[in-house]
Amino acid sequence: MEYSIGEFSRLTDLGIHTLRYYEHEGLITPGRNSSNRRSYSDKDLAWIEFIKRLKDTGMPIKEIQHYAKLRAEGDPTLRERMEMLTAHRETLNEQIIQLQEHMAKLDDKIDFYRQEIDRTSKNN
Amino acid sequence: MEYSIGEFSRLTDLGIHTLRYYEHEGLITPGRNSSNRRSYSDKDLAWIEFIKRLKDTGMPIKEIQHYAKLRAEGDPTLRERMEMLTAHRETLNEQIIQLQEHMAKLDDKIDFYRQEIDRTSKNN
DNA sequence: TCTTGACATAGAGTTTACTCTACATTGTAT
DNA sequence: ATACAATGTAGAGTAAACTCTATGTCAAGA
Repeated sequence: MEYSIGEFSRLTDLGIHTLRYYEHEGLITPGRNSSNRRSYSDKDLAWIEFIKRLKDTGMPIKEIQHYAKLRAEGDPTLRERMEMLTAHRETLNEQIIQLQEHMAKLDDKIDFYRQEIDRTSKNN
Repeated sequence: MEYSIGEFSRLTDLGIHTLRYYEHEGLITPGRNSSNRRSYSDKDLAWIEFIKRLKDTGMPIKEIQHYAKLRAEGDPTLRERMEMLTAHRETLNEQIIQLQEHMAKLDDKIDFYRQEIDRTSKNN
């Protein structure tokens, strides 16, 4: 299937402006129809979902841009792309551990609040 | 102990400019000495570490600002502060789950790359 | 006394990632 | 034939969170 930018925007939950911005930054390169309108494919859809994943895990646009460039170069860059992803996997793992630590501390704080509230309600 | 802004900057790993910005935004209110220089206490240190935790878990400055305001109002706001933290705990938990999902997908992708690299190296 | 170096304020500038505006074209329904 | 909604480009504007610049003050060592 092929989609117009409006359809693709709904499918991906990304604004039309954002899609054009991503194209401008070289993240995605949809085809064009005879009237110069963008034509997005299902492959573009899978790719944009992957981009969203990279973004959601904190990869900056610049780096996704680099990955996209390698991707466009095809098979010869397979290894380099895998290395990028394994490196990113590592930072992601650290992110998760860090957040778990933060959550533990937050829980401590919440417990402390519970006790304080209890104490101040008794103390009347 | 009391610290100058320079010392406090080193202790917290936050730039001097950032500390002044945080003060400007009402996140922290250090004392002043006789020459109008900022004087940070150990309590300020604990507080800034907590601010960093909130930031690292994605809480925007505006919301930390609100929390700081309640904190300055003391005991009567204990409950409201606890509610903010429990709500934040929930979003943090969702964040972690989401990142774990992303990591699983990333691992799938990396496995796929491994196979592709293997395939293309055989195919000569 | 003179010179630093750390600190003070106010406000301008930067970075990232969008998001919007202005204006021109084009495909489709009336 | 005409209106209108979707799309096109180029470039300006926005929001968040810093980060830096200009200019001034002040305590302490040479």
